[in-house]
Amino acid sequence: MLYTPNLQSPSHLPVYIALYEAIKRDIVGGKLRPSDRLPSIRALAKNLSISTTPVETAYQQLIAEGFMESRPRRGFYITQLPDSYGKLTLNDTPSSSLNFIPPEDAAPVYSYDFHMSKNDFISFPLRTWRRLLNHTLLEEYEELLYYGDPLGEAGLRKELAAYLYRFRGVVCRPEQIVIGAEQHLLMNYLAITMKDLSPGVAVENPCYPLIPFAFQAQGYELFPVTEADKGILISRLRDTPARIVAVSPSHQFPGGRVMPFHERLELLEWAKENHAYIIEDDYGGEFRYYGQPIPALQGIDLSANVIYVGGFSQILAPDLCIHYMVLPEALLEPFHKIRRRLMFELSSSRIYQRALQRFMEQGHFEKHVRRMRNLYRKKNRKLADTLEAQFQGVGEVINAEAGLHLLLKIRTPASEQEMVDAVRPNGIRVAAATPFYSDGKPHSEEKKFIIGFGGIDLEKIEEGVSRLRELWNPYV
Amino acid sequence: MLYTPNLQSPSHLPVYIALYEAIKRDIVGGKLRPSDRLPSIRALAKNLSISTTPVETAYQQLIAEGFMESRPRRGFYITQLPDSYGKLTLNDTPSSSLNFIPPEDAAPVYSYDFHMSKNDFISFPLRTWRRLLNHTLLEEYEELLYYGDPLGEAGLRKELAAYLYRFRGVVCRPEQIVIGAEQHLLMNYLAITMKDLSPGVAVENPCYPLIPFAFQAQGYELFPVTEADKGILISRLRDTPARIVAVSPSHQFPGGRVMPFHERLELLEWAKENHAYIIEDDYGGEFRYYGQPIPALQGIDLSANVIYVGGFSQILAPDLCIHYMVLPEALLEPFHKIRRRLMFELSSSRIYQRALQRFMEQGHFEKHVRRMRNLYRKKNRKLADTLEAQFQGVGEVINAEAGLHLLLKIRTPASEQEMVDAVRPNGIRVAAATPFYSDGKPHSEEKKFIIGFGGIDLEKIEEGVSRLRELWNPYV
DNA sequence: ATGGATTTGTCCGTATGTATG
DNA sequence: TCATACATACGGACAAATCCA
Repeated sequence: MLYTPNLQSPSHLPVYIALYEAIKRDIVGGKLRPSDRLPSIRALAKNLSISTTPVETAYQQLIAEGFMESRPRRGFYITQLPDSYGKLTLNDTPSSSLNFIPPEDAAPVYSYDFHMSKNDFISFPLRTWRRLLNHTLLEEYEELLYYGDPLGEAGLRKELAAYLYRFRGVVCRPEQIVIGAEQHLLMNYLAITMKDLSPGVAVENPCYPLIPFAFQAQGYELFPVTEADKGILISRLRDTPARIVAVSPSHQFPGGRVMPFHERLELLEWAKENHAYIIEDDYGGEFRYYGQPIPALQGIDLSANVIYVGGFSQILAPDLCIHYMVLPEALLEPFHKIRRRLMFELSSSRIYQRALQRFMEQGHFEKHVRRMRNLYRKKNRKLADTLEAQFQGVGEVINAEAGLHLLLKIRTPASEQEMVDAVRPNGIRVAAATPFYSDGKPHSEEKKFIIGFGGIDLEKIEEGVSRLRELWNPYV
Repeated sequence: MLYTPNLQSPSHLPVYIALYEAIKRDIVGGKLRPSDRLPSIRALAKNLSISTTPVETAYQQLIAEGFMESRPRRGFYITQLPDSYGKLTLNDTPSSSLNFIPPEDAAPVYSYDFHMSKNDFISFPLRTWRRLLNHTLLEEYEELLYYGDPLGEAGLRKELAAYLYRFRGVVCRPEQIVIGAEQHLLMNYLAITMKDLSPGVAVENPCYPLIPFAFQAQGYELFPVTEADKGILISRLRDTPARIVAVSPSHQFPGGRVMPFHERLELLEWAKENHAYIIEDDYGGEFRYYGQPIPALQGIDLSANVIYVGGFSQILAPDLCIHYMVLPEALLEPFHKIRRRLMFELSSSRIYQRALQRFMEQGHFEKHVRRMRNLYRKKNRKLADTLEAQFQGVGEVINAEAGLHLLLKIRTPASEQEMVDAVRPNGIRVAAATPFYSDGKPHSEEKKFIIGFGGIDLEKIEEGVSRLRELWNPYV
């Protein structure tokens, strides 16, 4: 018998959206199972007495978000959900001077740009965003032009709390969320707030150094407690006087390692035993492509003190300038004392915040997250497969299961920088990884490269990798 | 055949009203029956040789009154006639002004809000701003969604440099300007940059403590070097080990004192002699209402090291989240070292920055500055005059020549807070000034209040002051 | 097995209410 | 007021896949 989605609401909603929702419900609810075939566009349209267009549009939407796939001229089929529904989105930008590419530098336009922090803005929902922005500007500008809550708009924080729970397993009240324009800004306030709690901060090595450096600038000593691409050694952690540890369990930088669950538990145990604090940078948290989604540290054990840090730069656009941290209850009072004294002021546009709130309320955000994850998953797979094939025997791809870049390991006496420079004139951009290792041995035979796939077209990946392989032929 | 309403009267009536009447007639008369479909807007417009707008307006009118309904993207259909037909027409809608009830959440509305940092957004150039924003969003979003120069958009910095020179006498290259979302953010980076230059910061007392606190949080000691509402004593400055002094010469907070020219020269002399640095917070610099404009310290003597600090919150709107500092040449290298290490990232929306750049390029900004200065001048004069008159003999207005607030001095044994609280229930908001004096003597007979005029309507000032005077009668 | 008919995903031109400039 | 762009819906053309006499 023909499957027919249950379009309950006659509703003012556009038909294709109602359809999309109904089918999604049936997929998530299990009524439609992997590899089930959906009715053909025409059949369903006829059944529902509508034209084919809304059906087609709804199907396309579901395909973009990874719920189903099209087999041309054969039908539409439900996909295997690679991870449980609704558990992943994107995280915060690998922010920083690393990200900005000055105009002169961008001049020799890269034909194959494997920069690690380029995002794919082809799918940026510009029209929706513009509509919401204009609507906000017209309807609420009088109110929103004034100063607002320095912690961020209450409405946005509420949406954010709900989202973080659903997608990242973060458990918090909106009151625990602090919104700010930039990660350093938030981390600086945090460092000031925690000054009496610890003389230093335990950090990963290598790591993305923004958080460590923010704390160092406030006078904290840094204690590296990991070996390259290995897990945290709790014993080594115990040897330091640090009562704060900063980690990025979703996607360790730059290796891409995902902290396994048991290690998370150990870390939380350490924190509880020592009344210590964990700063969880959820960089790459939303972009996990394979395997079970691992919930954020923050939500695993609420009796441990975890500060969860994230933002919208990577998942939506850096232009929003909206980042956030989730404070544990224990830090709320101290933080508010500090922020009042330092006259902490709002730093993210209220109009943007309100538009983003609407964007989330209306479900655009979750759709976008799924769409982007799906897109990046494809790119990630293509890149990993192509690299494996092309560099068989001489190189190795490691930890390509999350984030917007992967690591390519090559044994060669040549220097990383030399090899990076060699391909640049040919329009290929890749980056050396060793500079991020504080004990980096640049003379080791084992060289590592950061290959990003966010900004490059899916179709250009194979070609780009082939060119890279050719150009590196002399070195391997 | 296409239904066409009978527009008999060539008439003086607006087309859309004639149309509305004609269609209504046909509905009431039974020519159009329930669930009949009306011609599409374009079809009817073409048929009548008019534009679509009147047709649409007429349709909307009829929808609002329940005669027909819109089925999005399908057409307009006649509804069942509301049974109350004949009781409701467009024209006997009750006058809204009598029945209008303000929304609940506007509850703690102040009838007379003398808050010091409220701005007047009545003259905010919303249409222009929206146009520029939309234009930027449409034309340049691809470029601007991505990370940009952490120092701020080059184009905006260029415009800003030109503006600062013309309006404030600040002499700088665009490369000396750093743009950020929030003052604390910039001041924190500055404090880190200058850490080796001075063990402490000389500050005014009283002052707006944002900058001092930002430095204190970085471990600097604070040395107050002024007496209430007096000038800086260079001798006292010399007694401190501080090689940095933070001042707000345009409008000393909260007293409103403007630093006279000779004092500026002395201060610059001190800085040169001691290779010291002056942080010039030009808070309120644009709002000087009487006398010769005094140029910013920064431009008076380029051989002294002055960091000029400003922003767009007051002059345009806090929502922009765009602040800036102008670094002296000597600090450029050290600053860039720090910002690279700390991974200083852009924190103000590029789209906003670009829109603001256009706003300045097209001359809107200077017009706006002049318009606002003019408006605030009127308010300032009215407030000062009224206060002088009403509080004759018991109070005194001081330094009402700049900024968005003035100071009212009253001799009374009552506490400032008590008096502030006494008027609040009556819808009047003023603030106590003593909390800003680090050596504040709350028990002195001389009480000071901060009376802002930015957010209150010009017409309500007299009334508000009168109410204030009455309510404070018991205290003076 | 086969060739024509049917089904199917895809693509496109058009219509129409709505938003924006 | 007018013109344009956008979101949504309709219906048909096309070619590949599938089905059937």
